[in-house]
Parts: sequence; C-alpha cells; structure tokens
Amino acid sequence: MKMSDRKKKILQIVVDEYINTAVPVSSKSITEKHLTDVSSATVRNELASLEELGYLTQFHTSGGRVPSPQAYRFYIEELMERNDLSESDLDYIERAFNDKSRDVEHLIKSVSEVISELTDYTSVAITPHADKETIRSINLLPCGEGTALLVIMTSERILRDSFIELPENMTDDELSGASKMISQIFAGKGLAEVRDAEEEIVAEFGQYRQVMREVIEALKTYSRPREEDVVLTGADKIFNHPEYEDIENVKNFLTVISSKDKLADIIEGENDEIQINVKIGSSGDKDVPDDCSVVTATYSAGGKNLGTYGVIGPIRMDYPKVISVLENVGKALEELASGKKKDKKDSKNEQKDR
Amino acid sequence: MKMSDRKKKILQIVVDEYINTAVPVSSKSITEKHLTDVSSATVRNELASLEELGYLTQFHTSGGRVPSPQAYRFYIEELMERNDLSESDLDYIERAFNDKSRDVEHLIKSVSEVISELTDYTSVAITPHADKETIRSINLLPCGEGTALLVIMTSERILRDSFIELPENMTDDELSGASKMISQIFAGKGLAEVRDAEEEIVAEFGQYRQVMREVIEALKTYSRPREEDVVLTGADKIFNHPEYEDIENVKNFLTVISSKDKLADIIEGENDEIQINVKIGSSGDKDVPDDCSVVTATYSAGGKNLGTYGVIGPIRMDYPKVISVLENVGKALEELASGKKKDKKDSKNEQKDR
DNA sequence: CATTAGCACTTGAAGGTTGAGAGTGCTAAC
DNA sequence: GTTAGCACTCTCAACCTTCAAGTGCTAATG
Repeated sequence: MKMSDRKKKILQIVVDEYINTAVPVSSKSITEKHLTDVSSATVRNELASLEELGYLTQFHTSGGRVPSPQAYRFYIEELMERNDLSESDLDYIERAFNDKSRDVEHLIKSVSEVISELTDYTSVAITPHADKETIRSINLLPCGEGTALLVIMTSERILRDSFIELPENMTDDELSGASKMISQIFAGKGLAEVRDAEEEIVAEFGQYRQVMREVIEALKTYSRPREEDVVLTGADKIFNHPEYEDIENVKNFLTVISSKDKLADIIEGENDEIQINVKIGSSGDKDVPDDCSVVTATYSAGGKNLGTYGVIGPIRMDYPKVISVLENVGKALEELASGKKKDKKDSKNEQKDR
Repeated sequence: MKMSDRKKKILQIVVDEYINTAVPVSSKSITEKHLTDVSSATVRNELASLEELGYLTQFHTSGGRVPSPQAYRFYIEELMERNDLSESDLDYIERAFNDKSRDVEHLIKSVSEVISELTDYTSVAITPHADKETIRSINLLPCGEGTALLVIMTSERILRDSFIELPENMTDDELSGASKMISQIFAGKGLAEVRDAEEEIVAEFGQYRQVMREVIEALKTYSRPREEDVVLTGADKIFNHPEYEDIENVKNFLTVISSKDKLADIIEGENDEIQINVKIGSSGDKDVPDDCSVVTATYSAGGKNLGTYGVIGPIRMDYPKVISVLENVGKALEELASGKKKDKKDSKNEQKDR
C-alpha cells in the first residue's frame, strides 16, 4: 500500500508530538492541535492503517499510539523538518572552540562536552583510528630503570602512551641511536603495515633487534581503540528523559557505557563516507540496547580526520535537534581547522559548504 | 552510659546481619541465629537502649532496626572481625599483577579493576599528586605546525600530556637546544616550586623566554588532578546492591561519578599517613552523597607513592571484605614493587610486613 | 465512497478497604 | 535482670470500585 500524503502528515505529527511530550498520542490530540479540518474518527482510521503498516504501536487499546523504530527511520529519511539552532546555541558553539584544539585528544573532550550540553543527551566521542595513519617519526626517550617512552608522530597526531623495555645496560646514547635508526626505517610507512610485516623488518635489523621487537609489540596495541581514545560526557543527562525513570533502562544504559570497549564498537561504525549516521534500537547486530538510539557523525577538515562524535539516548530522541547540533559543530570545526591553517600557513583548503 | 559487652555484641550482630541481608534486623532473628541463650524480649530492651544511644534507627515501629552511620563507625573501630580472603581471591590478586605495572597510569587501571571485581563495588583510583615530585628532566619533542610535546620525567613517573606552542620559525635544532637548557635548570626542583617561582625564573632566562613561559604554563595544569588521573571501574556494579533499586539513589550516585572533578575531591582526602580511610555518609563536609560510603587506601612501595585507591558504594557496605581486599592488594603491590626492584638492581628495600 | 457522529468496549491509574504478618513496647510475673 | 504475653502499629499485597482516556465499529451523511 502506498502512503498517502495525509498518512505521512499524520505520521509526522505523531512522531513530532511523541518526541516532545513522551506521551502516546491520541487521535483527539491530533485533530485538536494540528489537523483541525478533519474529525478524530478519520484520523483514527488512518492511525489504524499506519499501525497495520508497522509504523505505530499501541501498548494497550486505550493508550494512544507510539512510533515504532521503523517510523523513526522513515521520519528521519523523509518527514523530519530541520530546525535551525537558536542564537544562543550557535553562540555557545562559537565560544567553545577558541584555541583548545591543540591536538585531537583535547579537542575531542571539549567537542563532546559541547554536544552533550546542547543536545541534553549523553555524548560519546572516539579519536580516529590510528591504523590508517602513516608514521612520521619515532622517538624513544629514556626514562630510567631500563625502560623508554615511545612517542610516535603520525601524519595526523602524536601517540605517546607506550612504554618499552630496554635490553640490560643500554646507555642513553645507544638508545638515541636506536631511536633515530628505527625512526628512519619506519618513516612513511603505515602503522598497520609495520605491524603486519613484523618478521621481515625485525630480521633485516641488526644490533637493535630487541628494541625493534618491543616497538612493534607496542604498535600492536593501537590496532584497537584504547580506553583513552573513547570519551564519554554527560552520563547523568539521561535522567532528564522520562524513559530513564525505569531502573531497568538505566541498568541497560549504564552497563553499556561503563565499558569503553563496547562503546567503541557502537560508535565506531561504518560511517566512513556517510556524514551522519543514525542507529535506532537494535537495528544493527551490534550491542546497542534495544531501547537506545545512537547518532554519530565523523568529522574531518582539510583531509584530516577529527574523530567520530555522537550521542546515545532513548529511541524517542529529538533527532532534529541532535542532527542540527552535530551539523553545526561539524561546520564550526571545519572553519576552525581551515581558518587556523590559513592563519599559519596559508592553506589551500577551500571552504566546504553543504 | 557505658556500653556493656552484651550491647556491643548485639550491635555487632545487627551490623553484620544488616550488611549481609540488607533487611532491617529484628530482635527475634537475633535470638534465633546468634544469641540463643536470652529471649527476644531481653534483646528488645537492649535494642531500645542502643537506639537511644544513637546507634540504631527504625523506619517504622514494626520494621526491625538498622544501623546508623555512627554504628558503622563504631563497628569499624571496635567490633568488626577481619575475615581473610578466600584462596581464589588471593589467587586472583596474585595473577592480576604480573608485569603490567610498567608505570603508574597503567598500574592504576588494573588495580582498580581488581578491587572492583573482588569487592563487587565501584572502584575509584587516582594517581599520586604530581605536585610533590621533583623534576628529573624535561624534553621537548617537535611535532610539527609550531608545537612541541612536553615530556616531564619526575622522580616518580612520566608526565606526557602537554603541548606547548613554539615561537614562529623555531627550528628543530633550536628546540632541542632549548629543551636541554630548560631541563638543566629545572632538574632537581619540585614541580610546585617551579610553578610558583615563575617570574624570577623566566626573567633570568634569555633567548628562550617564550618557550620557557609556555613550559611553566603547562606545568600549572598539574596542580590539580586531571581527568586522565582519575580512573573509575565497575560503575554498573552498584546494581548488584539493593539500595540501588531506587532510582533516586542511582541518580545521586551517577551524578557524582560522572564528574571526575568531584571524584578526585572525594577520594583525594587527608589520607596521607593513614593507611585506610573510611568516610561514611556525609561525615565530612565533602560532596559525598549522604547515602554513600567511601573507603580508600593510599599505597606506596619503596618510598614511591603508587596512588590512592578505593571503593564507593552504599553505606551498608561490606567493610570487612572491602578492607581485606584493600589490604591484600596493598601487600601484593608492595611485594611486586620491591620484588621487581630486587630482580633488577638488588634494591635495599626490606620486605615490609604488618 | 470517504467522512463523520455516536456509542460500546477496553484498559490503566487512583483510591479505598481489608486481612495477614512482622515487630515492637509495655506490663506483670518470675 | 529476665521473660512471657499481649495489645498496638505499621507495611504490604490483594482486591474492588470508579474514572477518564482512547479506541473500534456501525450506521448515517454528503
């Protein structure tokens, strides 16, 4: 059955209304507030039909109707009206990113905060996956007791959280020599590439074979997002939404967000080329709770991936608002990145508008 | 009024029982399970007296009695019986710390996990405060686009999360020069000392004044614990305890733990010399929720501070278990630290037993 | 043939009643 | 000082009733 325009209109009203009020919507309320030119009986017929099509559900026969996940998807695809952010919201974004963006790790935190604050949902962010980046240089800094700090500069950022064990009696000078040598060999190679080619590389390496092996070992820890790469902000925001008066929902939610591993899986989706990605309920096979939606966006500026950001919250989410915020934050980041580069080096990035 | 031995005994029974069952305890249950040689009426008299003394409270006249915060304090001071950990728990601790303790940041995570797992409460940990440490060396690594990574080696560990902005056109060689110079001047000084002496130091510094200023600026961020220094594990564990069936309690709890700042304040107490520290309810003026207890321990080995660890949970906490776990984890850490040092350098740390 | 008025029907939420069960406080006896 | 016994209080669950909301259906209407 084809959806008539009126059906669409009614579905849109239901979703809008339910998002705003969290109360199942009745035929009467529709005719009173939005569709004053038909009677509630007519709307009832349409509602019954929409229910048959799988867009609406009722908890019990006298309780009004609630959109199904399918309805939300349709709503986002075709029905939703973008509403612009308020002046104050735009201001807030403007002021939030002045010069904090020194590196991805810091940036990610403030962006995540902004998103959570403006949307009133819990925000999750994850740094871009290091695997695809190429190594620019490798530094080994002595730090006493036979260990060294490994600092890897990649094309995109700095990785600095690994320690390696040194052979006995290695002097600082030898370490510095090894550091330079390794750096030269790895420069220009991809992180994943080095990890996988392991044996050959170590073999052709003489004196510093052990150090080399340790370095490669350390590189392996970057194949998965680390805990530090996943940022969570505003977990307590869920209590602003009535679905979380129910302890079971809170339990679900908290269980998911207390594992950074799970979080990483959830928001690190296939959203490489897609700008904004919406997962509703258990749509995917991932371990998103049935009653949650996740909206994510991957930002990049000047070819540089700036991470994936998103919100996680109830299915009854204010999608227009969330999507607006994500879009506007994205714009602001692009401007910041390209503007900054221009200031410093006269970059050739053209402004991207959508 | 002086507490008779029997009163103490009864109070102990009440606290033990309530900790285990979470159900208000009645005079009858006491005489049935523990004090079989007196009648329930006698116990009732004692209970009434204990209530008058402020150790017990009743919700309603027929609901059995519940220990007050005061009772828990007394219990911990005088009544509690330490029970040894089970073999499997000891094993678990044993296996948990093999060679993960490469540096405090990593150590803190695994220790926190162990504590949460064994106690079944949410665990919080915080790295030692950098302020008291002395600087061993300072390294500036170039990382493109006019910025440098600042790596500070202190007496205790490595701080490596700051970036500083470089003057225009500074070459890598110049940077390396500045790095060495700054390192020499700061070596041996305390972190706080350098921060506070700011102006004098900068003044007597010539060529690299701007870099210097940036370095000091960066040092300032270590005066407070950073988000990365606070680790939270097992937040979802609270649902294993019946007090958190109540949404209000969950709300309180989640609000506190979702701010790393607040968490830091809570567990970073005055427990410098005290081994184990227990805060019950709103005993202090801190922002511990009224219905929460916090038990913390600060570990050190060989004069090296290893951080503060603890659990946060309901007032009705299994103190004997928690304290045992904290003690045993502490022992294991000491052994690990001294054992390791012995392996490597034949350290002179004598084994500390208690 | 789509629309509508009208009405019976279903359901949950709120409020009240009741009885059972638990636990205490008190008193009088030992 | 201890205890048996009993009246009293309070909660909890079950049950009922009433009320309001909202629907589905039917028959009338243009």
